[in-house]
Formats: sequence, C-alpha cells, structure tokens
Amino acid sequence: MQEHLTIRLDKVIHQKARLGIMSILMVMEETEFNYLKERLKLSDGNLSTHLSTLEKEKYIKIKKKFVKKKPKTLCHLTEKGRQAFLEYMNNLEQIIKSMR
Amino acid sequence: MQEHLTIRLDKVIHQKARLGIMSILMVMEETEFNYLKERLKLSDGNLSTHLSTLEKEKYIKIKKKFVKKKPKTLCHLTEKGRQAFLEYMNNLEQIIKSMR
DNA sequence: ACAAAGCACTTTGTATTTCAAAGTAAATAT
DNA sequence: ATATTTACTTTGAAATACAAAGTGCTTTGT
Repeated sequence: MQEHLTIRLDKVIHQKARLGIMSILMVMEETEFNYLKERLKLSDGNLSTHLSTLEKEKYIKIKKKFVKKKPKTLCHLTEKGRQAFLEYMNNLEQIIKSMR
Repeated sequence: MQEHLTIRLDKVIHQKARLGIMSILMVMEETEFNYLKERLKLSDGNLSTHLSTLEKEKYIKIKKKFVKKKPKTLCHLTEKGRQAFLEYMNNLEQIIKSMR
C-alpha cells in the first residue's frame, strides 16, 4: 500500500525568517530585537510582523523594557515554541532521511 | 566576529507542496500528475500551479502525452532541479547540524 | 444518437502572506 | 528649539497559495 508523503511541516515555522528567529531563540534564550534584525538581516517592519506572528501562536514571549530610557524588546521561546521547533526539526530530518 | 545566520534556502523549493513534488521526483524519475496529486493530497489547481512554478524555474520538465485518448501529464526533474534540490537539502542539513 | 457524467487538467478570483515604506514616539545631538 | 537617531509598529502594495469554476475531450447511459 502506498503511503502518503503529505509533508507535515508547521506552517508558522516553515518560513525562512521565522525559522531563523526560532533557531536563534533555541540557543540564545533571551534575545533582543536589534540582535535578531542584524543577525538575520531583516527590515524592522519585517521582523516586527514575524515576531507578532510567533507571539500570536504562543511560540515566543515578548517582553518590553526600558534600558537607558530607550525601549528594548526581548524575546524568548515558550515551551510550546520549543516543542514545535523540535517537532519541525524531526519532521525535516525524516524527510531528509527518506531522500538519502 | 558574529557570523550572519541569513538562512539561505531556495525560495522555490522551500514550500511544502513543491518540496513534496521535488522529493518525489528525486526518486521517481517519471511521475504522473495524478500520482503527485494523490500522494501529496493536493487539489488539481494547486498542483497545476506549483508544477508551473517549478517548470518556469526550469527545475522540472513537463511532458504531455495521450494514453487511451486521455491526456497524461508527466513530470521529471531537470539537472538544474536536481542540483537545486541537493543544495537545498545540504543547506537544511547545515541548519539542523548548527542546532544540535 | 444525444445528453449526462467523468476525467485530466488550467484558469481565475479570493484570501492570505510577505515585506518594506511610511509612521510613531521618545531620546539625543546641534 | 529643531533636527536626527533609535527602536520599533502600522499600513499598503505585491506576491503567493489555493480552491472554485472553467475547458475540452471521452465514456457511459438511455
């Protein structure tokens, strides 16, 4: 019987910018807006909306602080986000494995 | 010095449906429209446009035949498509490796 | 023989997503 | 006091995704 290769990859994570954000948050715990922007070479607006998307999905939590009277946006993964990312990676590895 | 993790993944391949199509074509050489449609659970229209996208990019070649007086659409990877897919997979593996 | 249904797609229109230009608000420099 | 910079958010235009509707042929039923 033919199995269905219906590629099961979380839509929210399967996007270059958001994959990058999640990747960084997996290893960085507490990360600044500007760090992500610089590291991923995203425009302000682009990063802002992607962070909102991830926040809406409850994959990340966004904290706003003031440091030296300037706003500072900090992001970190939620447990849900961590799980979603791990599952995404596992799915991806399965796909890659099935190719080899 | 901080490296830039600008995720470098071919936009044409980095999409669930097209990733599925390419994956199948990597192992199947000559594949029918309806096979892809069934295997990937895509609607006719959706598959049709994704195949056109891949064809426009010269990642696949589409042949049209008649079999028992019915149209039959066959697809196969081009060498360019194969290379693009391999590079996509390598990039993906790098990203995964960098996560572990 | 003729209409109705089926098959194998493609085209079209709508909905969603992406992304950067423009906007906001506060701080700092001139 | 005004201009510039910093740190974002909002908005609107463009691209993308997808399914409903359309096309053109064939087969089936009556």
